[in-house]
Order: sequence, then structure tokens, then C-alpha cells
Amino acid sequence: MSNSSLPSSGAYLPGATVKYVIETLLTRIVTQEYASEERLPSERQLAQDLGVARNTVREALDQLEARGMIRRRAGSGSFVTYDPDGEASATSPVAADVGPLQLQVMRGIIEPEMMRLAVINMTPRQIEALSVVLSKMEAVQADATAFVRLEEEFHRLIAEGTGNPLLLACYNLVLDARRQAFRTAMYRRHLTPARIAIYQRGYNGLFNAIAARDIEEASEFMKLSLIEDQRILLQED
Amino acid sequence: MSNSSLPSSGAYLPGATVKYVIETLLTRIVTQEYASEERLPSERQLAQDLGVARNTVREALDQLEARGMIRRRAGSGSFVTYDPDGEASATSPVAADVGPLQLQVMRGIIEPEMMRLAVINMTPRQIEALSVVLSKMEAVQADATAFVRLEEEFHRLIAEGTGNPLLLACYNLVLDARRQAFRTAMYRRHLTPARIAIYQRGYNGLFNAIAARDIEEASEFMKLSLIEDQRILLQED
DNA sequence: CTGTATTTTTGGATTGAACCAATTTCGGCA
DNA sequence: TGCCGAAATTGGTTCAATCCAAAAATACAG
Repeated sequence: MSNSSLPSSGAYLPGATVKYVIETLLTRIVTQEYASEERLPSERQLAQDLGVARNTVREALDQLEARGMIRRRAGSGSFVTYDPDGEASATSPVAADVGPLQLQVMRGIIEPEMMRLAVINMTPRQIEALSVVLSKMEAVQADATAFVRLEEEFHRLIAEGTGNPLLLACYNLVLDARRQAFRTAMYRRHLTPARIAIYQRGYNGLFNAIAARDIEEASEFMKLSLIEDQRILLQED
Repeated sequence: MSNSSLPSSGAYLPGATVKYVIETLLTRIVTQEYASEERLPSERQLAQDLGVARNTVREALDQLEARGMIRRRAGSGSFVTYDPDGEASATSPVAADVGPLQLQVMRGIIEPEMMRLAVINMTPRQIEALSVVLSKMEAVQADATAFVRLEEEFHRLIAEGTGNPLLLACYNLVLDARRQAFRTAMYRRHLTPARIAIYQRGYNGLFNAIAARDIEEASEFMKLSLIEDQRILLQED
């Protein structure tokens, strides 16, 4: 069946299809569009809805299952196991022992250089992925949990953009610790809508700087983001 | 054996096909039928030989890669990374994908600050532990493998000395990658006795600077050590 | 109304066939 | 000999179609 015609909306998208599915589902989970313990649509249904093959959906679900976000039962369905309020989600053991100040110290070491490397090395496709996350962030500003989760993804994409797997691995530890820290902070209601708006402005500026390949500007915005986190995590106000 | 293509009918074995492939390849690896660093047959070849689809072979290779038994490079092939003689080093999976340059970049980011924090925060007891490792290093200068391992311990103690568990966790990843890189370097016999002597002098100076709480001096020696590693790891031949 | 048998749905596994992108190989030209 | 570009090789990704087995939904007999 040598069929090279791409039927309408792409029947063979280049590279990032699985990632797209993961992102989509992850967003729906953290925004509780698919609530905890709820059943998600069947694989066949998701495939059709998202316009991809079931294989691709499966691959995405495999990874979500590995991350402990869902659980699957043959013949029954896939269910959300991620609990945004619950403290049980899979953080690496080390994350629990990290104090907010230690976290900020480490971020201060790694983030400035990471930002520089990312601005230099990010591909157009990666920048595009960044903008997708950014717009999702704008859509969920009312939900602090979802916002922080997307924020984390934003940072992770930057780390990926450096093209340095070692840096990415290290930064994943940093993000684990940050998630842990923010859980406490949010519990104390320090992440208000007003603050989220401030964050959003910062990330918009950061993205523009990246897209313009402006190293100094990007580095500056990164520092601001770091300082803003510091306000919340170290409760200096 | 299927001469041409396995046509209709029988070609669908229930259940344990992937497991069978994994078992087969695992056996061939540990028996050194596929020796360490050796390239295994292409996925298409394996699929044909084992009478399964390439997808199935891929799934099996995915898992072997996750277990750190093999490493894959697009366009090049899959290579055995498992070394039956090698130390039980439990290298994290990420370490295999880190190039020497990427390693040095990451070290350049983290080590200078780490050194400063360590000089400030190390307890006398930790400094004592450092001196113990240092003297062990002098005793094993003839054995490059042992020397590198102690060197690693020396670095780890410094990371511990910062008192920052997050930094330590990140630096452990760095050390994993460094160990991997040095394995290759030693295989190429770049770590000569003369070089080891140079290292030893560097570490002695570094220790004295730490003991004297001289931040700038320590930072300087740290840089020298980094540059020396660079000579070995980035050497082209 | 109940309990069982049948059908349908759902995840799981495998095949086969593209197409893409990074590498390597190789042939030919200077 | 040395270099460069085309061609072949190789892993990476996605799609489509089956078949299987566990669960759930439904139909039906009692």
C-alpha cells in the first residue's frame, strides 16, 4: 500500500508525536480534567481523538504508567493514580532531605549557565515546544498546582535544550526537590493568583528572549524567576 | 527457518516473544558471544535471524538499554556496554550517553562553586577524611584503576563537605559519568604514571588549600584538576 | 429477579511497512 | 593520495492491522 499522500492533517508527523500525547494527557491529569481515580478514555478512543495511531497512545501511556501517573487493567481501562493533593507522588528519595535554601543555592549554580547553553543550542522545534507549554500555563493560571507542574515542564525543556544529558539528569534532581519544596509552600498559601501572574509575565519575557537568542536578556529573566521563587520558598515577605 | 518472508498463518506466537529475545541476547552477552564494546547485529538482521519482527527486537533492545547492557547510536549500531570483568559499578543509565565534552562542561559549572561551599562548610572531621583518602592515593599511584577510584572518593568527599544533599546527589551523577569516561580513557592508555604523578601533586595542593580555608587557592587547584582531566578525556587520537 | 452464557469492550502483544535522521561506506575526481 | 559527495546502512518513530486475554455489559433462560 504505497500511499505517500498525507491525508489532510498529517498522517505522519515528523518527530514529537509521543511527546505531544504525553504532554496533552499530563495536562489533562494535573488540571483534573481527568480526576484522580477516574477512568480515561480507551486507547482506541484517545487515538482517534488525538489523531494518532493506537501504538503511539500506548507508548505515551507506557511512560505515564512508568511515572506512576496512571494504572492499567486489561479489559477494564486506564485509571488516574496521580493525586495532586496527596504527598505520595514519586519524588526521588533525596528530594525530601533538601531544604529550600540548599535548593536555591543549587539553582543559583546551575541555572545561569544552563540558560546560556540552552539559548545557544535549542532547536526551533524545542523552542516551539516551549511556546506550547507557555500557552498552557496561561490557560491554567487559576490552578496553582497545574501551573507549577507546567512551570516545571518549562524548566525541563530548557534543560533539554542544552543538549547535555548530564546537565538534564542533574536538573531533574533539582526539579524534584523544587516540587517537594513547593508542595509545602502551596500548602501555606504563598502561591497566590497575583504571584502567578507575576510568574507568567516573567516566563513570557524569558521565552521572548530565548526565541530572540538573547543570552543576556534570557539570563536576566532566569535570575528574576529564581528570585521570585526565593520569595515564596524562603518566605521573605 | 523462514527462507523468504514468514507468510500468512502461523506467524503469531502468543505471549512471550519479547522475553525470548531478551533472554537470547542476554545469554549471548554474558557468554561474551557478543563481547564488551562489540557491535551486535543490526536490528533488521536480528529480527530475521530470530524469526521475529523488528519491532519486537526493538522492544527487547529498549529493555536491555534500560538495564545498561547495551548502548545504541543512530546510524551506527548497538554496542555491548556490559563488562563481565568490570567493577560492579552500577553506573546510572544516563552516564553512558554523556560525551567527554558534555561532562567537562557540567563540571565547569558545578565544581568551582562546589569548591567554595566546601571550603567554607567542611568540618575538621571531613577534612581529616580527605587527608586519609589522599594518603591512600599516594600508595596506589602504580594502579591507575585504583587511583581513579580514590580520586572519585576525594571529589565525593568535597561534595559532601558542602553540606548540600542536592548538590551531592547531582555531583554523584557527574562522578558516574566521569567514571564511564575514564574507563574509555584508560582503555586507550591515556592515564600514564607520569600523568598520575601530576594529578597527585594537584590534589596535595588542593588539600592544603582546603585545610587552610583558602577559597581562592582551592578554587585555583580545582580548575587545574579539571583542565588536567580535560587533557586526558578530550585528547584526540 | 437471578444467575449464567454470550457478546462487546478494553488493554496487551506482535507483525509488517513505511519514512526519517544520523553514520558509515565507497566511488570518483583532483 | 586526499577529499568530497552520493549511496547504503542503521537506529528512531509512526502508522495500520491482527490476534489474544481479561473484564464488563448484555441477553437470555429459569
